[in-house]
Amino acid sequence: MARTQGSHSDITGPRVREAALHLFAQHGYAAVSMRKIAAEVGVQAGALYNYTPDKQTLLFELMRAHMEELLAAWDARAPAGGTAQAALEAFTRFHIRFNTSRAGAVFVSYMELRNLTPENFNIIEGLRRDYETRLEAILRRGVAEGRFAVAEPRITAMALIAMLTGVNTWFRERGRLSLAEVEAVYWDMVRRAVANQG
Amino acid sequence: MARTQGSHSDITGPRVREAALHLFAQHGYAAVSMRKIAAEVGVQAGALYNYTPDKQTLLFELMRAHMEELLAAWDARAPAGGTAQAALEAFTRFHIRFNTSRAGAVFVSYMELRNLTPENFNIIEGLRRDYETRLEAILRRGVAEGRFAVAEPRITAMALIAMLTGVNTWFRERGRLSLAEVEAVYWDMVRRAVANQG
DNA sequence: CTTTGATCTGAACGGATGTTCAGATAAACC
DNA sequence: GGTTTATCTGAACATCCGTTCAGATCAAAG
Repeated sequence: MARTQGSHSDITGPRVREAALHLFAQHGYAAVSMRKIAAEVGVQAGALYNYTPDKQTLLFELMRAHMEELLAAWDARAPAGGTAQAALEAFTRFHIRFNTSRAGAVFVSYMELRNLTPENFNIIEGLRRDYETRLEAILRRGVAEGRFAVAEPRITAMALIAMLTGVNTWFRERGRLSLAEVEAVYWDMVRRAVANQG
Repeated sequence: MARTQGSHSDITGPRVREAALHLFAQHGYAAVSMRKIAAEVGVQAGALYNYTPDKQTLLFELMRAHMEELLAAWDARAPAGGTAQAALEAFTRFHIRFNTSRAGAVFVSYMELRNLTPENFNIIEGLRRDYETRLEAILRRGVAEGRFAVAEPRITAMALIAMLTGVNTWFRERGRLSLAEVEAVYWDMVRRAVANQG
């Protein structure tokens, strides 16, 4: 046998990435073989190499795509004018909503950093820093406006992102709290954590 | 060759666990072979099986030991009397100090959960819940005392722990901030995030 | 309908994997 | 000093790994 019925790169390509993301998130990069990814797609292992030069690049491209979509989505949604307080609320709600909607990619992008080559690691790490810097800028603006009391904007940005990303470890659709309620709980904490009068 | 000079289980046993923890933290459980652990200890792979029945148990025992030491250390340090506010400050500072002093074990205990068998996973997850419950109890006490405004103590506990554990991703000894300064920054955020008047 | 190019199979490569075990040697004990 | 026991080696087992590639087959173009 060889080329199979209905085979088309526009279909198989995305399915390879979906299968890889799903399996990497569930079992980890090192524990997932190319043969397992291929099996999930319904193809032989060799066929995957029409879509990626190697396993490492497959992982890296998944992470890069996720980080770039994260940045692009925030840049598209970030309020143009308004107070730093309003921007911080927007960021908080955006981060929770975006990350819970892509739990697999978020998980992989954090857990599999050590499985990247040094070059690839640096690229992903740079994108992560870009994202943190977006929040840091909001905090600095709030301090300048006299509304926030934040002695260490960089560290506070990382702390808040860690807190918000933690939602992914317990949140489940159809749980006790809706996403809107979760957003409210976390925004309440974020707001108070950086507020001037406490 | 066979038994080597100076060989003794009291020495080799701890070295096996140290090497495994170190390598698991650096490269991940699945990416570390028994032969690599053995090489780090300076022994052949077969010798490891004098110290663990299998690789899975080696991972599990590292995680269990870490979680039990964490709980024991907090229970030994937790203030007996005093306000909830004082207990929360003690918890905050304890968590940062303990976790930064054992970054490898913390990392492994979080990252390698998916590589545990279901039974082992449930045990570690139970210990994690125990720890979260310690913080949750402090928050509930603060609410009862009228000092904290926390609508969701369980979720807030998880959020605060996620934020505090995040210190490990960036903190380095001999960095710009001392551990005491880091503690102060985080305690400032925690205090305000749960405070009544904000 | 024929040709061309994209897509996939199936087999193969060398090497790494976790685990077992008989046998060898050093340490501990009498 | 002799015996016992703990500790380790070295080889072996079947299985899996990422990757390559010639050849087969289907889809698309003319």
